[in-house]
Amino acid sequence: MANEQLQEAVNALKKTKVRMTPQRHAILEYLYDSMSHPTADEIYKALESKFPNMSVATVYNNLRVFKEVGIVKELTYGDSSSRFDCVTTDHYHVICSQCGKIVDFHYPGLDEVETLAEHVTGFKVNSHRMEVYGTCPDCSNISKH
Amino acid sequence: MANEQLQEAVNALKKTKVRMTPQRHAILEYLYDSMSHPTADEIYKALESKFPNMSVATVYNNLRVFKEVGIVKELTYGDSSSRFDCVTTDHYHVICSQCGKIVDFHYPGLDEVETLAEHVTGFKVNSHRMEVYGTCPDCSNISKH
DNA sequence: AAATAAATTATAAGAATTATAATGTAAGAA
DNA sequence: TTCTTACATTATAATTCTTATAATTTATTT
Repeated sequence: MANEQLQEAVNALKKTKVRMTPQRHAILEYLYDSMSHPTADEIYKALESKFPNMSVATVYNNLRVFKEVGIVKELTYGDSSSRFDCVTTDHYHVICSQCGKIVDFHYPGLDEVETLAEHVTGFKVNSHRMEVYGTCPDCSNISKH
Repeated sequence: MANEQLQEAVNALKKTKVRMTPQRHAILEYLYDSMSHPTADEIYKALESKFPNMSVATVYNNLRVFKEVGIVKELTYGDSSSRFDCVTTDHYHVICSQCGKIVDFHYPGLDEVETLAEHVTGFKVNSHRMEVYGTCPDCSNISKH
């Protein structure tokens, strides 16, 4: 299933002027296989053995390209590294305030919030993002000791 | 009204070990008066004339303190500067993808999302954050030309 | 197979934020 | 009020994430 989505992403890219290079494919593959929310540096390190000469800039460049094409989203966290998330079905993130773990959960898109925001502010709204913060089970257990 | 909230914030700080300094008060005052979402640097520049010797570190230090006490929230935007928002009533933000303008809109807190996230992930959830993205009226008009 | 447009690499630069150490100051105690 | 001390501020340097640049390489088109 991750493979199908990867294929879809590759096809989406072929429709644009974006060329398929080994590095680019590997980054995409890593994003879809890991199903996590890696930072640029995590991706870079993960592919180091396969591409010993790859530059960090390549990772950043490609992530920007993927964002522009709309197949990944960037999750920003202040001065710490951004994380990158494949765009799949409607989901949001729960983030542990202690350890930073990110877990997906599915929830229907909040269309009514978008609509209200449009009416109230006059913006032409096209998307939204939500993060829920709390303490993960692991960190809850630790604090009990 | 901004004044009352400022007073409340000052009182909240007095209950902790946090001392009230002129710089600290000025930063708080700016946050509550401006009712915008300034960056650390904007605050720094705004208070430059009043405190010619103030250090940027002071602004950052205080914003961190305010966050810890829970009177401001940090809004993060990748590698560009964070913005800081006074915690007042339940509201979310609409952000213009073209010019970056941020506008508040009120909406009841999405408690049901938090509850669902708790059940599904086992996290102990305590807050959430949502941003809606679109194009502001100004930028919509420009693109029509 | 040659041409060209795009991608990669290596490196340097930029910007936001934090750490450090010395100095200054708020607030409670004497 | 003055003294004390723990907390704040300042100035500067360091760190970290990300982007820009220029030279080289490579994918696609002709």
